[in-house]
Amino acid sequence: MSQYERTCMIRGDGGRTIRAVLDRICDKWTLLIVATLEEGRLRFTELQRHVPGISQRMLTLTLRNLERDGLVSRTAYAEVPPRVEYELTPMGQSLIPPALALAGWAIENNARILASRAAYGQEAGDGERTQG
Amino acid sequence: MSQYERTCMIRGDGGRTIRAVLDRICDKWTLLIVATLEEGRLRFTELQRHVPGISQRMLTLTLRNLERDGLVSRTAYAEVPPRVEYELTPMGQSLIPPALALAGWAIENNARILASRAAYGQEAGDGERTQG
DNA sequence: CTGGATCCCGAGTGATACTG
DNA sequence: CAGTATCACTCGGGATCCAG
Repeated sequence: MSQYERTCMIRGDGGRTIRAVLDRICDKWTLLIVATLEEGRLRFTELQRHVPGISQRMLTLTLRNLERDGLVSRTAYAEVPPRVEYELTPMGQSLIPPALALAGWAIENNARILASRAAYGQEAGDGERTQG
Repeated sequence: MSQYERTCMIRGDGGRTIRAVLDRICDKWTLLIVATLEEGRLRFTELQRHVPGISQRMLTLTLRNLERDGLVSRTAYAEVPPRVEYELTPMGQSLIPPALALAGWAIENNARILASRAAYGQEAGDGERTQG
């Protein structure tokens, strides 16, 4: 694949493609829920326990969006008390590998980014940023 | 790599790892700018032309963050009129492959997601969602 | 147990005007 | 040309309360 074709995959028609993914996975909880559900089918409360810090409201909203987009399937059992189970669809599972690629990049580069961030603006001297 | 290790890469310490990346790339313009800069070193105005719809303000802000994180290098030439060039650092370039993995996923699944979204809530009948 | 409804706040973003 | 400053607005997301 040429570099031109590669950047086109991202830049595409003005970036609509990449923005489509980002709009879907970039909220605060989606990827965490998907990763959690890869471990297996879980109930609402179980999910809430496995994703520390998520509120009831956000868990509901995120699951609804995932269900709506076909990444997660929801099964409600007509019981008392209610029981609802969530699991990844095949399409949901297919999101894991690219997500892992990102996570791997994060692990490899996070320290360097933090270092760069700490150093930014600290370069005392005559110029604050690179001079050509 | 076992499934447990895989999900741990994402879920990690409560998801801090994956959130670190997302916080960095999930804004509206970062990935588009990175992809555009992969084509080569560009000036401010050139970048603005290559990224349709971005405002001067957001281009500046996004570039500052990328520079601060060490993903983009900025070179200012002491000329009149001013000339400033931006290019990816090696770390910035290393973000392209995982970004492409995501873009590829988007291309492959976007149609299915839109279909699922269109169908959601339209399943007329006795139950609105899956019954167990 | 599984949510829905409501209120509120801050972050991200766009528009616009100004500057060295 | 390459920014900076300010305002206004939207929207994600947390807290809280209510319901089947």
